[in-house]
Amino acid sequence: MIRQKSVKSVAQLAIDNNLPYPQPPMLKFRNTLTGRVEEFRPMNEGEVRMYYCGPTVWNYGHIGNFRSAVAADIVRRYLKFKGYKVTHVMNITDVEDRIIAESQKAGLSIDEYTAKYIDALWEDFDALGNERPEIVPRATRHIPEMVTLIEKLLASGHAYRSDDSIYYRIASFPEYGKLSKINFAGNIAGASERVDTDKYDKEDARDFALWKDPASETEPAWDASIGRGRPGWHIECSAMSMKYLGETFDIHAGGIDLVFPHHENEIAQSEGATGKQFVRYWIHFEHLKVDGETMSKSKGNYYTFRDVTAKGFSAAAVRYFLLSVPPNKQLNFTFDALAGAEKTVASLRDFRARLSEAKTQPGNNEKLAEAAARALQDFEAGMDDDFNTSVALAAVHNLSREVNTALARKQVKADNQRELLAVIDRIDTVLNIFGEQKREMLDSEVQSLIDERQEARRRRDFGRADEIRDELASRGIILEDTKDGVRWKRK
RNA sequence: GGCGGCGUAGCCAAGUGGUAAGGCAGAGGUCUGCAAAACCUUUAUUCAUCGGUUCGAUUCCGAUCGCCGCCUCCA
Repeated sequence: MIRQKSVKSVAQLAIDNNLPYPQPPMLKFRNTLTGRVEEFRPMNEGEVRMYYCGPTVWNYGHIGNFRSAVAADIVRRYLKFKGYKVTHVMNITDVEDRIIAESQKAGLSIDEYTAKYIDALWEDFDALGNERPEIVPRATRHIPEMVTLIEKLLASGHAYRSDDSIYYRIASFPEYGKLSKINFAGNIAGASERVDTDKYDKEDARDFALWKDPASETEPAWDASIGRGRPGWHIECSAMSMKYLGETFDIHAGGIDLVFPHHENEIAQSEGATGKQFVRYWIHFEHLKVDGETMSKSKGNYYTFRDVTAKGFSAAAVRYFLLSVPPNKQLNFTFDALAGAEKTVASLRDFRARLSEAKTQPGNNEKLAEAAARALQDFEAGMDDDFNTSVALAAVHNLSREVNTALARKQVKADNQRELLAVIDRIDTVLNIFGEQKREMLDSEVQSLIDERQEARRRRDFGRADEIRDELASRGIILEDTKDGVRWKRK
């Protein structure tokens, strides 16, 4: 009990001090729009509509992309944990400058070019244990919705034509900048040299493209009432999010780099067109660094998810590592830390397996019943506090230690076993790190070797016993001798 | 140049105005035929540096150094 310094949950404090139990524990998180940590109250009771700015499928996703994707998955899973019905929309940007350039270079249509990376995206998504969002709209399949939105903006004076392209008139939207809180007066001086203001014929350098005139005959373009062209990046998210979630919805999430200009522009477009608040809560995920530095190809520290698993790390370890720090904190990726995550995940899974396999006697050990309840409370208190996954994981580790001790002392009763597994599985609906709980059968040859080894041990023929243990180890089967007999597991 | 975030043990890190969660690695131990696993003990008088406020600061303020992000359709 010396280690009993775990962070007490609000609920536990209430119980300890005989205060009314706070009903129910309320989820709070930082809303970029207000800059404050706020209690989350969805528009419709019991229901959350959220949008996450998904990937641009011009290449394989890197570990930074997937940190965001895992963070979004944690958010959606935790909302479900809290009892909300979640409608989660994640767009796929499949038309954009790089895609056009790369597909033309390869002599492929946009669809042909992006198909490979969309398939890869889902493979990586599944490997990382992310749930698939309810709706995954593709930009190229929503051109008419974008055109309609642009028509509205043109009609209301929020957009204008110039050189066959259409731009958003930022001067028409006085609230522009309310999300990013950018001070336009102050930053022009130093940054202006980086902006090529002469490149386009815009009323204001800040105005951005809604609809682009194709540069050449061969460039992919769509015929529309507003002219032949292709959509700007920002308009797709406004059009698709409002189509599936309504003109005002609860949560919009994405990487922190999207705050400006992407999300700022989405607000301008959407609120300009509807006159209503677009999004009530904005959540932004911080970036991943590698070895303390920006991840970039030129620094040689750029890794796709596939690069990492190709080095022998499991997807589960990557997921654990990516979610081990609250999503609004920068996280430093190192292979040492990933190796640590690998071991941590293995030991947590082993813990659950041992608990599940334990042969228990009927009854209920009160201390363990309390430990189970406390773990769940601490987990929830951590997650409620701006998705503090570090605190939530500490609750899991504390439980693991306590229960491991009890298992070794045979203090886990049948009721405890059932309840503890239920708690772990409930927590894992959010974390999804414990993995599949299937127990495979050993083939008969391996089983007979294990039997032979037990017989050898009884004869105290340890030479033969160790020989068999080494042989099985070379086949990837690890043996553990316990008081209840031999336990085996995959390497 | 403007704006924002961060610097906590070998590594990844949480956190708070009252004396440092958790994981990995390391050391010692229990258990074991030996292992493995698990558990126990141990590992930051200290939270980049220097000042200030305070009874008290890692936590607030200021300065300095370093890192990261945005200000260019990059998660």
